[in-house]
Amino acid sequence: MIDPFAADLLRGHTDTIVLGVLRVRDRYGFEIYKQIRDATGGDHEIKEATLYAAYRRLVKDGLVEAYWGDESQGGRRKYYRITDAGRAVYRRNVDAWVATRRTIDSLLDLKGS
Amino acid sequence: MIDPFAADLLRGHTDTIVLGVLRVRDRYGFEIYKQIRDATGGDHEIKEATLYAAYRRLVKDGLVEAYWGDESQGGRRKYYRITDAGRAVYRRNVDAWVATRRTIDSLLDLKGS
DNA sequence: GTCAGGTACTTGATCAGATACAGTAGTTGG
DNA sequence: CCAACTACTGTATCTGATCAAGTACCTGAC
Repeated sequence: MIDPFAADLLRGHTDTIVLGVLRVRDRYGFEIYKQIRDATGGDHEIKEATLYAAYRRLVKDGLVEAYWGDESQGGRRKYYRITDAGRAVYRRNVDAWVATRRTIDSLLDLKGS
Repeated sequence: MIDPFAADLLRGHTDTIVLGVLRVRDRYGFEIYKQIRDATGGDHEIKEATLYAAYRRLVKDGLVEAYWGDESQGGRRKYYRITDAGRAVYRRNVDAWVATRRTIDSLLDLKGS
């Protein structure tokens, strides 16, 4: 962790990040968790509980569909599939992120004006 | 407002943004509010209540000092001055923001891996 | 063969930042 | 005079993130 503020800095982006992962292909919950953890080199872990809450929210909103894998042996895995609505929201949120990034950049650079 | 997610997208950056404004010179509360509102062209307003809560937090943490202006006439204005501790935290938070920006960029670009 | 540690999912309680809402008070412009 | 704006404050509420704990299964080391 770079610093303890990381949680709130990522706040609001969780759903979009999950949609971004699912955009490529279906994945099960823990797999998404590991991928995010590994992709950031441990700098910005998103906690399991946070992600599972996000999955529920995304399913409830119809942005993602859930189904149980058919692992005949081994532990159960719940897979998630992004919907068309989810893809639309993803694109919208990426645009919002780009705008937010620009806004914060400019606010942190405020000269006396 | 670009979209209703903006609030959570800025979340966690409020304190840093305020410190960034005060880094240049002392300002009173409402002035900071107006400057942020205007600087973003209305895209990302930070609500008054949010900012005044941030001022209290910053003062409590010793990152900012408050003092009443001496407007002999006209409404009262409470000014804020950044402390050395505040400047240090500001630099630290800007670094954190740069790291977070990179993290989110990479997470939103995750290819199947 | 058992025990630690990893995989995998879930739930309930709690925290903190952001906001809604309401209020106080002085100022300015038509 | 009165609406709109400046300027600050307090309280209650919402929500996403986290903590803490638990269930259950599997694998590898000893």
